[in-house]
Amino acid sequence: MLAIAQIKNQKEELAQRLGIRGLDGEDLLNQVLALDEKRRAVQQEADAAANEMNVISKQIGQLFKEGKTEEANAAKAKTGELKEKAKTFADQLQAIENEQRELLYTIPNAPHTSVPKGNSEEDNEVVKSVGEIPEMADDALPHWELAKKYNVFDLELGVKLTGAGFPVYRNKGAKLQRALIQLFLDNATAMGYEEIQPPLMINEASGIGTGQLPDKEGQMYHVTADDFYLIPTAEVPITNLFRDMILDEDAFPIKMCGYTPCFRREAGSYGKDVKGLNRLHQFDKVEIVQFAHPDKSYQVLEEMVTYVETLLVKLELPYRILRLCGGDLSFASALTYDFEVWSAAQGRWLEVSSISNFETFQANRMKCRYRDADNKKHLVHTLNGSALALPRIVASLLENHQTSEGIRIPEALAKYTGFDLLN
RNA sequence: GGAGGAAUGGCAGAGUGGUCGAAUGCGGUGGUCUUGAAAACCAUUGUACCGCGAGGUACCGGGGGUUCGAAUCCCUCUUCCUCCGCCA
Repeated sequence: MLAIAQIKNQKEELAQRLGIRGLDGEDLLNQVLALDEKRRAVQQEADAAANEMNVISKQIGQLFKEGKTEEANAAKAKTGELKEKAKTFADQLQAIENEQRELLYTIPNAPHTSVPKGNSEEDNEVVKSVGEIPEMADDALPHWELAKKYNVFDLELGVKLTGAGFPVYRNKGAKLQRALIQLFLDNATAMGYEEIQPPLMINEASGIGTGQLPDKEGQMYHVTADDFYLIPTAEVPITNLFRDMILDEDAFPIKMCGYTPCFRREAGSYGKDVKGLNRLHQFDKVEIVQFAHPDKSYQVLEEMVTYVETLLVKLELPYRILRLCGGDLSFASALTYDFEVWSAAQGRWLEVSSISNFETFQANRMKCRYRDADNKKHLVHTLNGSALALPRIVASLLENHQTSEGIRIPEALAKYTGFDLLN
């Protein structure tokens, strides 16, 4: 959520940046500021009324102490009206604060100035494209066929156990999952990321902290008996590790990574793009998270992008990097790079990573700040990215590396699988 | 799951209705002393909001209530500890 102070100080700039999403930023921010003005006026009234009550209460106490019971009781009699007034203003203040917070919850992050305008994925900017798109034989199979052929995963069995979108990985397929996770974690920790194993369920406060709640409630599985949510990504628990924290400036950079299963309801998304591993309700992912000094966060973002590239190179997959346009940018992000790998048999690009700088948007919600050399507190910048999400990597590995003997496992990965041919 | 106890500032820990935003100790910061350091001593040291300022308001796990007045009393939720039961 945008911070009031930020809106006051940089209204023009923020309004312009919100315009990249196709929003009337000027109007939205004016609404916030108008409410804020009202809030301040009411607070002054409320504070004054509370002060009156406090003063008179102290006087009554003093009178009782001095034994002037009659005077004390006389003063008491006069408090009713004051109390009423104080309560009215306090309620008003509360109501305006709620209104303001709700308004702020509806305003997405202001995109970075480099974000292209646009309405859909058509308008995303291709920043880089690496690797040859392989020429496939006519009888090349999509990954769900290969999975059947080599017993990699079974979606029908998942339906039996749970429902659609919960795959059962088998045999070398299961080993491949484990190998990918280990490869990703080893690489991340070698880059200085601290490995975290977080809880897979989070409470409401955590959901609000990273921006999943209140608006995207329907995307998470809700365990109503205990009011917990299954995490849609490790970003949520790992970022919230630093909720309500004041960091020292020299603590930067803070780098964390973690493997978790991710649970997403994906309500309302059906059709051909859900085939195979393309879209699932449960999938595995290694996430990288950084907390950065505001002056350094875009440098950090580039560093994260460069890191994820190294993984795709090791997996020998053709990939491209997109800078998401305003219309495709997620609610909390200021700038997002998506990574896509080529799916040879489907003939399309599959998103396998999304790396974002949230600037202070999450930090403001989470109250995550740092203290500068002058002891002043500022909001930190938070960033995260998938490094990487497994299912579409598996889909792409199967399809791109298929041979008549089986699936060729790239050398860097074969060290972890213990086999270089999946057959 | 059952029975008890507890939750106070960075930490430890007082405080059971009225100058308590909160004693004291430790820690932090600044200073005195010292060639330097340590020790000792002195001062200072929570967060947020409002206000040009003086100053004001709120916060003692969360929420609600009683009262002129709540850290203190009541209700409720959460968490932690002890004991019993169950269990990977």
